[in-house]
Amino acid sequence: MANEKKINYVILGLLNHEPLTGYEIKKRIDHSLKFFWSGSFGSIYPALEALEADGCVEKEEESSGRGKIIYSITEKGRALLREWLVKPAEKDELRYETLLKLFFGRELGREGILDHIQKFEEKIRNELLILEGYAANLEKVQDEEEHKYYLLTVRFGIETYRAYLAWCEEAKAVLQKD
Amino acid sequence: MANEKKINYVILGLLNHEPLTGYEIKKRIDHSLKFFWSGSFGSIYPALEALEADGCVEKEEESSGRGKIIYSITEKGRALLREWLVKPAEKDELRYETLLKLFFGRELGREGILDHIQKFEEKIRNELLILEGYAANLEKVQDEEEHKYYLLTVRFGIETYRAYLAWCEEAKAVLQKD
DNA sequence: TTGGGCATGTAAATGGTTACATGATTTC
DNA sequence: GAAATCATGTAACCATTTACATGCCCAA
Repeated sequence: MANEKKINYVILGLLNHEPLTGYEIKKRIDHSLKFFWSGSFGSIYPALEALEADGCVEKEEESSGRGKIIYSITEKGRALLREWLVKPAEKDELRYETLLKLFFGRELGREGILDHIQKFEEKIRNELLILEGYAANLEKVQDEEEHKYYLLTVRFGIETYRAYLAWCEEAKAVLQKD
Repeated sequence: MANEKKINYVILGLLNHEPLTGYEIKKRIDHSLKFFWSGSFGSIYPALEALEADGCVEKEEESSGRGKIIYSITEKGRALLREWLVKPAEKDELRYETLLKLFFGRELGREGILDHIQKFEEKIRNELLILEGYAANLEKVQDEEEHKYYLLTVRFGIETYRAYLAWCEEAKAVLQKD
């Protein structure tokens, strides 16, 4: 029921693997999902509250220590997650400011565009290293069924980034031959 | 000056090439920028008004016919565009619901995930054909300096999509061997 | 003559981020 | 004992989309 906020499914999907605090959910998003998704505290905490009111997640307040609030998924939540999972993906969106600047590149000129490509390349190179690290780990530790799927998303990132880097070389070559 | 709405720069960038109506701007976005950017009438028309009030664009109302409003860029607008172009890109964002579902794939299972990959592959295959058509055209007609930059963005799309398709094959193979 | 594309616009809702506030705990 | 990180939360803002309203022009 309810609305279409994707953050709800992100949360349910993560909790379906293990109980987590809001803070930990944010960390999972920033590390494991970073390549293809994002989410802020400002959306996570309210969503957790709404999901709990809906009976899709349960909270358990730690009595000792810092009093962390640990959420876990309920049967109802799992059903909602499944319902969403079977539906076709409705939006695969790429929004690259770098490409926008490149498209209007004539006004900026060759040098400026080469700068943008340079920065883009560096960023991608760094992120590729991280992804390759993830992949190496996941290939080593294949103890959970989940890992197969995690690895597939990481492989997607790796192959995409390698294509980006190949394009960078091509683009630099095109621009440098006057 | 003013705000950071990217739609402003999209409009200025397009108008920097040729005068256009709001409707035509929308078409350019949906065709030429589609792969890496989007924008709706609900953002274009108000932005045009604001840009005009700011003196960044000028409008000319067609007296005959339908009374179209044709916008062109001013020197001030071009300066604003340039100012933005030199700044480093701040956000290159990819948000793929397909990958999100894939990440949580264990709950859906092999068959369901293969369906998602299948649909994704078909969509990419279609869009790749379109991009290859663009590239062929741009390679043939190299009469404007702009074309070099347009072609680079198209090449980016083509190489990315080819990597996606290669990944699809790999993913299907991984999932099909039990 | 009717349906599709051209053309302009607006109001409301959306889904989200940013920035802030607060404080506990761990680590150097 | 200072700094970094853990941890929860909220209010204000944000760019943008969606859905709607309106009407013209052209081709089959």
